[in-house]
Amino acid sequence: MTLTDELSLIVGEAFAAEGVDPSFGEVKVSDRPDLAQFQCNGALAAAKATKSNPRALGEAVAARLKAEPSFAAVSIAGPGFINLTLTDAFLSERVNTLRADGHAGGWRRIDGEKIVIDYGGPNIAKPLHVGHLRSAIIGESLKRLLRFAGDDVTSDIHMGDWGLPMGQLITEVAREKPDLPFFDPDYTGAYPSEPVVTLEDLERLYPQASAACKADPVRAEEARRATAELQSGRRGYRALWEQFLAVSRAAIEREYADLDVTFDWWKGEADADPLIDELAADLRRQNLTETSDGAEIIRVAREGDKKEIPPLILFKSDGSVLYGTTDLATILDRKRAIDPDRILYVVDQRQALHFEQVFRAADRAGVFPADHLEHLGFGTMNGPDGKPFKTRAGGVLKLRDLIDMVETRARERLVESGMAQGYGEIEVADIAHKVGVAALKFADLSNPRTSDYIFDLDRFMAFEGKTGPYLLYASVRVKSVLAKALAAGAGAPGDIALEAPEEIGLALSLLAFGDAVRLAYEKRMPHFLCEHAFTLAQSFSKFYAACRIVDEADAARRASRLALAEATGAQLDVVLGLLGIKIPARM
RNA sequence: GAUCCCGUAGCUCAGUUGGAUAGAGCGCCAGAUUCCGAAUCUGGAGGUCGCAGGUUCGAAUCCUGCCGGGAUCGCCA
Repeated sequence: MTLTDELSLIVGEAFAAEGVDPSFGEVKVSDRPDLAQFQCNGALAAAKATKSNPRALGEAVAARLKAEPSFAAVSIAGPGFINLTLTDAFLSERVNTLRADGHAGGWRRIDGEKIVIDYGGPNIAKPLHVGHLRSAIIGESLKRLLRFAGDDVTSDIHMGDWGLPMGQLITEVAREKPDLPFFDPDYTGAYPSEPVVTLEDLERLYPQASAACKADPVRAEEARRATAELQSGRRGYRALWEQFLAVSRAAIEREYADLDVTFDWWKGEADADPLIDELAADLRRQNLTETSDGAEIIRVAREGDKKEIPPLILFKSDGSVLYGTTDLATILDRKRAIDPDRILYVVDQRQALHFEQVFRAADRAGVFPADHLEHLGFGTMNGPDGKPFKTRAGGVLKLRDLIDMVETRARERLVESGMAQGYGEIEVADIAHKVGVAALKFADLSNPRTSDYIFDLDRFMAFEGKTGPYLLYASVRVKSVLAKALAAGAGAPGDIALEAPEEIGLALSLLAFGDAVRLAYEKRMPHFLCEHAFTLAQSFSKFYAACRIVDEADAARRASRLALAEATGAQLDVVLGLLGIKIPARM
């Protein structure tokens, strides 16, 4: 239960005692910190419902609340706002409890669910680029958040390792190296065990193939045929494809590791392939499929749909499948593997219609209830022109290059500020990496998931204000103070007894963590965590600027402040961890 | 054309079911360090919440229309 939950309960009882539904007692952090710490607007809503006087109801509720020892002040303002301020003793007690809590005061749900979260979605043979950034960053954060909140989460990268691009690659290799045994349909021997293509080959061949198919219908037809043959199990194609997979995966794994993004499952579209025939047979048995323009489809439109929802195409007219079919089969695969309560997809918002089709199809087929499948769409990262991000030359920026850019800038800043003086080269490189990635991740996550945002390198790399580096700095500084206290023999952190307004402000920030976690969890929106992390860091900076800690003369006060600092450091570590941001020991 | 999203301070953006004086960061102006890390802190200026109606005691938020921008709309993923 969060602090506001607890207050809502108390205020709710007061409402109930006045004969009003206790749900009107909902308390939130005050919009007017100059007037109070918390507020309840329920009297206005309740009065509206019962056609009574809000001010009178507020007064009656407030009179009851004044008997509560935890409130230092209860007052009514305006038409009936109930303003609440807690006693310092009550707040102190709550922060002491939070400090002892293993979850830093974070909210947890009572009964966790078993959840599969699908993000990443890299494609074989294509280097990761900026378009892969958001899914990786948001997905990783949500995975950590759900686990923190008590869910049993399995992450699946869901690689794009099937479909037309694979056919295009196969035909391209066939043109370059026609003598390889993979292309001989009569060949029955063993295929080369060493990869016949390198990563560089793949990254060159893929765009080459895709351009050729676009320009030449004959080549496109060739690739379509190869795709269909691969999917129907042609032995040589399958063996070559496996080589693509192995070569690509090693590179992909490295790049995600750079972003501290990891997966429990490295499955892909191809893993669902063996289930497709069975799934299709089952759909036919239920009379859910029909033939349309040579393709086999399942209709998913419903009465009352505001817009037209096209059917999901199970098999194209040439018999091959699209990603809708593999996505459907993947749901079945996951159901069989671990039977999750829910599946989450962290995929570009532009795929919304696709997922609507898949979810409805899954529901119709009895494979999975649609209301337990969630498409967590996100907006695009745009360039300064407001259009999806491109390099100056108009190309796609590789993720690797992006990370290099932020690292380089972080290193420059580190040198400029003189902070890295005396640090070894290895540590400087490590700090630059962590600071750069923190800047990148925080900038991305601090936007609401669903909205687009503009990537502007200058702003992005600014090290002042609401940024990842500011948070790292705050965390590092907290630890520096604690280390200094230890070295100076300042004694251990002890009982927290809040006095200064900055201490109370910091306490209120710490105690708001629970609400932030719950909100982020329920909405699947990490930016609420960013918001919290920033206000917490800010509250600490104010506290730090106003209150002496290590050299505070009064031992009890010193112990209290050390404890506050310690609790802040711990919570900051937890929040940044939930965002997938690593903190250097110093910077 | 249909459906959906967006339009809030000079810039980039928040704003949970309708509530008090619409917030933050950057930028700008003015300050703060004999003292624990100034990548910091304090104060200030800056807004017809795209436009016009409507509902309401009360609207950035809900409804209608319009203007402007974006996304999507069966055999790519």
